[in-house]
Amino acid sequence: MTDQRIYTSEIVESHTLADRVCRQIITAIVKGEIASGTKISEPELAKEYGVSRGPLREAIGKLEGLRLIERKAHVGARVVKLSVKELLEIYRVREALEGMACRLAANAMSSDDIASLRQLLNDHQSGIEQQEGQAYFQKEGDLDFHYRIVMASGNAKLQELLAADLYHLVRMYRYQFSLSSSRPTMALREHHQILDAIEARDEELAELLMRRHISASRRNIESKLTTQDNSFKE
Amino acid sequence: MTDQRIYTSEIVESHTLADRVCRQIITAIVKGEIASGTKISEPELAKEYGVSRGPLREAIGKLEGLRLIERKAHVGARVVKLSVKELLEIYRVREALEGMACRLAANAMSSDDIASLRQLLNDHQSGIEQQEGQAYFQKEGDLDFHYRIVMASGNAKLQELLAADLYHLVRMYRYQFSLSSSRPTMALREHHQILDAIEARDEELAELLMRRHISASRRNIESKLTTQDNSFKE
DNA sequence: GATTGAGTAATTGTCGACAATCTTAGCCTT
DNA sequence: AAGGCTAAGATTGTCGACAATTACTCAATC
Repeated sequence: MTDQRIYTSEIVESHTLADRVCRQIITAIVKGEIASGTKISEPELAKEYGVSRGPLREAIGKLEGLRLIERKAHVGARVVKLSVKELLEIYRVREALEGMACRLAANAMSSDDIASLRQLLNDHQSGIEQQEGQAYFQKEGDLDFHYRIVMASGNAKLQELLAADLYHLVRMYRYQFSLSSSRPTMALREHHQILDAIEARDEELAELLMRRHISASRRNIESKLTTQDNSFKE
Repeated sequence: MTDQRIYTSEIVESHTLADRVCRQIITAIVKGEIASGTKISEPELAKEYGVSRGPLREAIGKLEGLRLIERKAHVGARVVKLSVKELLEIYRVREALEGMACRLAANAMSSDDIASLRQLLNDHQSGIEQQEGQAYFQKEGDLDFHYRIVMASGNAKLQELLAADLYHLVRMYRYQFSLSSSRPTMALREHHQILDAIEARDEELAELLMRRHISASRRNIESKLTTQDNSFKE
C-alpha cells in the first residue's frame, strides 16, 4: 500500500506546494501508479509527498474539478473508475468540440502554422515507417496533432475544456487500457486530409473530416473493448 | 466594501461548510453582488460568511475550477472579468456541445420525455402571450429547455461540462449584461422545431437546428453588444 | 446462527497561529 | 525631481491540533 511511487521528473516550477502536489498526483493517476478506483487516504498521501494535509486537500479539490477524483463528504476521495462507457462519452464530446475547433482553425491558422503542422505530420510519417517511433505516435503523437488544432482555434474556452480538462482523462485511458490507435497509417492519412481542408480554408469540410476521424476512433474502440475485455465494462 | 450581501434563500443541504460557502459565492458572483473583476480578500469573505479561511480557500479553489475566479500565487484571487469576446467563445462551445446533445437526445428521449418537454414549451408560450411571464422566459426559461435537452442526451460528460460548468457563466452574463433573448417568439418557434426533429428521431436535423438556434443567438448578441456598449469589449 | 446495537477507532472537516511572499510607503541617491 | 532601494504592513500559503462524522468491532439478544 505504501509503496514508493516513481516520481517522474516533473520539477516544474510551481510556487506553491498545493500546485506541485496537484501535478504529481495527476501524473501518478494518469500513469496508473495510483490505481483507478483506489481510495485516497489524506494522511498517507500527505506523508508520502511530504506536505501537510492543507495543501493536499486543496490539490484533491482541484483534481475533483478535473474529474480525476470523486469525493463524498465525510467519507473520502477515490480515483475515478474507468469504464468503457465513460470513454465513449468522452469521444462524443471530443467529436463535438474538436470538430468546432477544426472549423475555427480553418479560419484562424496562418500559412506558417499550417506549414509547421504539416512538418509535424511528416515527422510522424517517418516515425511510423521506421517502426521505431510507432510507440511515440501511439502514445502522445496523435494527441499532439489534435492539441495543435485546438490551440490554433484561438478559442480560449475550447482550449480550456479540451486541453486542461479532457486530455488528462484521454491520456489516462490510453495508458491504462494500452490504447493505441491501432490504425496509425489510416489515422495519419486522415490527419493529412484534415490539414488539407484547413489549408483550403474549407471550414465546413475541416469540421466534417475531424468529426469523422474521431468518430472512427470511437467505433474502433467500441468494437475492440466491448467484446474482448469486460473487466471495465460499465 | 463590506456591505451586506443578499443571501438568497439557498438553504440547500450541504453537509460541509466549504460546499455551502461555494454555492453562496457562486450565486453572489452570478447575480453580480460581488462585482466582476473584484479582488477577493480571504479574511474579509471568511468573516462575512462566518467560516474560517480553510473552507473558504477550498471553496475558492472550486470556483477557480469553474472558471468563475482567477487566482495567482501569493497575490490573490479575483472574480473573472466579463468580456464580449469570452461570451462569444462560450456560444461557440455551446453550439458544438448542445448540437451533439441534441443529436443524442433524438435517440435517447422517450415519448413521455418528449411530451413533457412539449408541455414546458407550451407553458412558455402562454407566458409570453400574457407578457407577464416574459421576464421568466428571458431569465431562466430559455435555459430550462436547453438544460432538459442536455440532460436527455444521457451523456454524463456532456451534462457535466454544460450544466455544471458553462451554465454558471451563461447565467452570469445574462444577469450582468441584462441579456434577454430579445426574440422570444422566434426562439420559442425554434425550440418547437427542434423538438419536432427529435420527435421524428431525425438526429441529423435535430443537431443542425440546435446549432442554428444557438448560432443565431450568438450573432444576435454580437451585433448588439459590439456596437452599443464598449465598456466590456475585450 | 444471524442481526441489531453500542462503543471504539479511524478518517475527514474545521480552526487558529505561524511562516513566506508580495505590496506599498518612505527615504536616499543620482 | 525621478528612480531605485529598504523596511514595514498586509495578504497568502502552510502547518499542527481539535471537533465532527463515519466505519468497524464485538457483544448481546432474538
